[in-house]
Amino acid sequence: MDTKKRSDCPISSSLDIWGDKWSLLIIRDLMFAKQCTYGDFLKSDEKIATNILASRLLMLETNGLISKQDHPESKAKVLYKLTQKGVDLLPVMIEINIWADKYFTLPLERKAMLVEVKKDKEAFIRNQTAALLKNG
Amino acid sequence: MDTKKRSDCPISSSLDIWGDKWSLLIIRDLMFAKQCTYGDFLKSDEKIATNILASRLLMLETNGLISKQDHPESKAKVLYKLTQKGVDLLPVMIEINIWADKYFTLPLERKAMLVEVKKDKEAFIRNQTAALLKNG
DNA sequence: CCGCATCCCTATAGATACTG
DNA sequence: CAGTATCTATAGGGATGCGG
Repeated sequence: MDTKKRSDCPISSSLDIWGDKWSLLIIRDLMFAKQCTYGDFLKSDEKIATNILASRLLMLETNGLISKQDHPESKAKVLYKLTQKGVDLLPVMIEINIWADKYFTLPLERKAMLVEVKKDKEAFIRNQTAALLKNG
Repeated sequence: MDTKKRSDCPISSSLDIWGDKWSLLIIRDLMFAKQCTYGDFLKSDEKIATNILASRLLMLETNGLISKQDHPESKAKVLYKLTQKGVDLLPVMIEINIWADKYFTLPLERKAMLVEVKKDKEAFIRNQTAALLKNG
């Protein structure tokens, strides 16, 4: 786990934490599903390797973007959720979607989300943030 | 230069192009300086290695985020600039700054920029975009 | 089962030296 | 000054092991 800071630039400092090809996908999964088990992440389309997943989860937890909780139904399972710090990346995630909408072909469900966003971006962020931080 | 697409997700597709520890720093430099030479990028605080810089510039150019131009004063120099597609990442860059402002200590000049952003985000983006795309 | 840890091997990142 | 060449370190993929 690389932990050194390259400069005082906020972009650089941010990338030091989640600026790789996988971390934002983990955060994306948590933003859409609210909570995921280790196995849930492995099932995502991009097929992350288990050793990479473990190291990224540790990195994100160490830096306070996600937290672990006991699964209410199974002792063997662990639930990962976003912290406030993680949820606060929602605007970044939305802007990436908007950019991608202009230059790629988006899946329909993602298009639908952007329609909501465009109606009232502030409200969308506020509502989603509340939903993601709510217990249970 | 990795060019394969991992999935149809727009976040994933975006990260496939600029989702590494260096590309967004190159784009950051171009957003602040409007145009840079190869040597300018090398001078940045994060001290990118020249082979990495060359491969990222090629990646960004291949994907239409930046373009090369002849330097008006020197045959030996090359100017890199953002294309419209590159400039369109400005909202993403701004949101990263806002996030980082909440969780890191920002340099003063960057704080000053955020003050401007907070006055009127739409206007800031509009003005900056126009300035970055203007010739000369 | 589930959440990892480990191992092995390949691909990519990165540091440094060098060239047209 | 703008890149290559070369070499080494690390990230990453895939299979598998293993404790709770």
